[in-house]
Amino acid sequence: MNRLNPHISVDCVIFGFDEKQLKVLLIERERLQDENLDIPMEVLKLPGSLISDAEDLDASAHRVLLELTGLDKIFLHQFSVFGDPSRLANTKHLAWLKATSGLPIERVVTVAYYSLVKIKESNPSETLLSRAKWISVNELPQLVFDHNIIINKALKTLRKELRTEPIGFELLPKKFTLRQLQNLYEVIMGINLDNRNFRKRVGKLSYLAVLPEKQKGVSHKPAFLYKFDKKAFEKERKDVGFVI
Amino acid sequence: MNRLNPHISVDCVIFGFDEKQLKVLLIERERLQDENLDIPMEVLKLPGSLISDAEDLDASAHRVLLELTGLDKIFLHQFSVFGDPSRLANTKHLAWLKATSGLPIERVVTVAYYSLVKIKESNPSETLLSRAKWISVNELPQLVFDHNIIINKALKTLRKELRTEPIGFELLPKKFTLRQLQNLYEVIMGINLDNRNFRKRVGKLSYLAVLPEKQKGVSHKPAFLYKFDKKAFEKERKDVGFVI
DNA sequence: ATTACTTAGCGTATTTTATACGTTAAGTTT
DNA sequence: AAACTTAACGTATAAAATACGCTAAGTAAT
Repeated sequence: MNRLNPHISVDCVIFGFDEKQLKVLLIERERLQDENLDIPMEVLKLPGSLISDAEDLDASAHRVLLELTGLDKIFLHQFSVFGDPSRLANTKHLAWLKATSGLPIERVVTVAYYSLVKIKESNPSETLLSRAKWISVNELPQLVFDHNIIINKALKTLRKELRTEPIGFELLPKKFTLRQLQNLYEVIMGINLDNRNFRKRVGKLSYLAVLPEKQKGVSHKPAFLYKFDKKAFEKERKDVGFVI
Repeated sequence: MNRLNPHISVDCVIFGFDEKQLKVLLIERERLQDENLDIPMEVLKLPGSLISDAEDLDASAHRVLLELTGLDKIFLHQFSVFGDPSRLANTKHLAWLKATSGLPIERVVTVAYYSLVKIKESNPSETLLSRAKWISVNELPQLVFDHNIIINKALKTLRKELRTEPIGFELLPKKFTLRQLQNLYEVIMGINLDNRNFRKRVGKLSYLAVLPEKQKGVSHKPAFLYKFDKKAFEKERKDVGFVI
């Protein structure tokens, strides 16, 4: 009843932000028992899995994420499906996929999710951590199958969503400084923001709440810490006109 | 080699705008030969199809659309995947699906597309037209399976996209008046726009070109016709800041 | 031909929001 | 106490959005 469905998979693009760079969590492929495949072990892939028969897609993605990051209730958005019949055409990688799954793989349509995690607060299990790596989106090597394409689309989606949704907070610690928030936007969007105007702007947001606490352990004037007030955001959200 | 893949389907939410209302193109289910199913014939569904084995997802959706509307190069966006294991749980509808496809259906994950067509310029084939109906999104009956849910999500997506992408034009005739454009936004977004400010706003858009032609056959002052200049749009598109 | 009616189309004044840039304050390190 | 670094506030200007008044150009009715 809990068989794997060999036709449909989920893949997760897990983004993290380490104050300087936007990163993606990738894993090394598993080593097989009778390893005689002609693929270097360093080949990286997105965390993903075939879905199981009775499992909802979102549930599959959450499962993959829980296994990999130890995080439970996490930001996770389905953003695209990849179903090109030749997406698994690479014969070496395909041989490996067949070997690991033990299933007669023909065509796999994969549902892609992207996820935003607070790197420092995530807590991957030991075993997986050893095979998982945070790689900067600017330094991605060639990955298995169409995983580079999937990440590119995830990035595009993230940038687009970041314009209209308050999701940047998902990548920062619960308590953060305005400078961290600004850096995040600058890095992900690839722009420069005037610090003074940025503060004025976010200062007006009802859902960005100052805490009675300051940054600690920095060798300069410590900044106040802020948090994202989700409830305030949901109240305030009003649809204002449109843009052609 | 061109077998149907019984695990994956595409469904298309085809939007049209008739100057007053936003509509969706739905079709009556096919009548079967040995018809003894306990389902009224009036039950409507989204145009869709199982994909065939060697076919890309986008290609499948285009195929469905071509068959139904006679339109070839058309606006078509993948917007979501629906894979709840119980989405086909309605036993009557499922029996009918099994009968029409002749396949042992177990679980079908469907990839949903939305499409924008110019109602008056579309040209459905005769046979299909007899089974196809434009239904206002405000007057949708209960459809098969989870098709109401799919349409709701398509609508949400359309409204969101309409804020940032110049896609409204896809729903209007090639030549349209500013009033038509305004009505379109008012109806789809459910808002009222000040006619004078609307004109000022769109008047600044480089990609909205006046034609040396006026409306004909109206019993009042005829308005100038406009067209959407796609090339101008692509040139002008510049990324302007962001919104948290 | 005049009047009524309807929608097109232009304009101006005001408020709100975004941009550009100067300056002081509060910490740490030497 | 001086040098250094980042936080934090402010003001002047430009651009964009909003609110609202009015005239123009056509058709239809009298």
